[in-house]
Amino acid sequence: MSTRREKLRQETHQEILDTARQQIAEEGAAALSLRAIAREMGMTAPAIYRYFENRDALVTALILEAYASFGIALETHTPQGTANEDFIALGMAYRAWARKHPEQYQLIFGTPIPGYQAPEEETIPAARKTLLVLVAAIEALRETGNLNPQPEYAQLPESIAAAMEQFGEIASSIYLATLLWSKLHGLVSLELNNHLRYLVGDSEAFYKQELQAMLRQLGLLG
Amino acid sequence: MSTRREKLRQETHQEILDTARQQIAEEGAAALSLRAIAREMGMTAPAIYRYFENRDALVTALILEAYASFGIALETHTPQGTANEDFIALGMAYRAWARKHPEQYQLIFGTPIPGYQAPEEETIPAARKTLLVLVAAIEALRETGNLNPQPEYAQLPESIAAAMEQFGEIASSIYLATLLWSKLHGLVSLELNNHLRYLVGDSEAFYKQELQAMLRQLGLLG
DNA sequence: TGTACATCAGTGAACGCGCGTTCACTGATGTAC
DNA sequence: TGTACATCAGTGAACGCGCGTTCACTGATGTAC
Repeated sequence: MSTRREKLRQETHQEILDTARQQIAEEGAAALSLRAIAREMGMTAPAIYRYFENRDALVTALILEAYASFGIALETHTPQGTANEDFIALGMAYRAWARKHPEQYQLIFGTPIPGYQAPEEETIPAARKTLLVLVAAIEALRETGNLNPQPEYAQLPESIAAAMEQFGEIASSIYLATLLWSKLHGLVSLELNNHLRYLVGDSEAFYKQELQAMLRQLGLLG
Repeated sequence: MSTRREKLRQETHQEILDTARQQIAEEGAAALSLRAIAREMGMTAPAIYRYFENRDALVTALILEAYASFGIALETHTPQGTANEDFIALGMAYRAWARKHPEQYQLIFGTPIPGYQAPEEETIPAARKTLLVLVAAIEALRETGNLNPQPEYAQLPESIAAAMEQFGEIASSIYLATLLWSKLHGLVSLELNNHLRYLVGDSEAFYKQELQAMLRQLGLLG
């Protein structure tokens, strides 16, 4: 068991990812470069090929890492209060992570890297796992009786209902979570791209306001 | 009056923009290259400098053109029915344009080009002008009495109310238009990045459903 | 209508740059006996 | 504990590539008289 070499290898692997993440944060996802990473690490570029098959594999690893980091942030920063309080906290955690890691957010929600095509078989499960945190928040509202059984999602169009069947019992929560997701993403994405600032002035107050409205729309305000 | 030379110049100017747009559509915004444009046009790269100061100036022109094209699409494809019908049509036009020109949509709503920084003094008025189409739709709902005077936007947080003052009488409509915008953008952006397909199956039905819900939320369903 | 001059769109060569990737190699780390 | 061999992280040189931008130029278009 070559623990020493393996440990170093593990560390270098992580250092490559960390350096790449830092570089993305500074220069944008589209500027990612193996040579620049190696330079920053005091290595030569070919050494990276000991750790990643090619540039695209590294990008994929970064995307998966971003999903994981995002998911953990959403779970962790949601304090255990009432379901309503947790809902608001979750929404705020969503925005906070996106603002702290705008380039990683863009990495997940855009395809800004020339020539790169995400491998869906890896990327979709990661996305779904992140969505589950939102689903859990909806389920929590439901369990505390704070979820308004609105007719809108009780009688969906045929084509959507069919697709939702795969999710079984939690289909309705998945549906609401998707709505919630699109709402949060819309607000956050506009804010990150500076489209809100000149309209509403205080983006945070605007966002909070809309979180409350969403909660009111979903059920009861706590 | 050198009409002949000027006409050719005008045509070439437009051809550069057209070729750039086409290239963005094929390879993504981040892959934009002056040399590739010139190659496609059967020119040499330095010739482009007769028309644009540098690459960034060309990108800015493309962004402004995208805003204009988007705005025109929203205005034009909104038939003159009832205010409610027009509202739905506007929403559908929004999605249709984004799906037809995903890279241009990304150009407006992301910053995927390495090293490029948008000049806000040109870009913000263009964005605002596009928003005005949404504002007009809200105003139309208001005029036909189909706008629900909800307390939510009657009593806004101080910080937001202050920022909205600059818009005078239509402040309330701007506010609602911003909400509408974030809703449409959230749905469309998720769809363009393939986040919806595996969740709701039929993105179009989902979108329509949500347009109706938004309309219901804003006022009366026609 | 014809000639001399001015304008200016586009050329071709060159600059310095950084990129992803390959390859044969070195030398430290780890393994077997 | 010591020696012979295997593994494998990292090097350095090289590949072919495309990029934005500059510069002195050519030659067609336009202008003045």
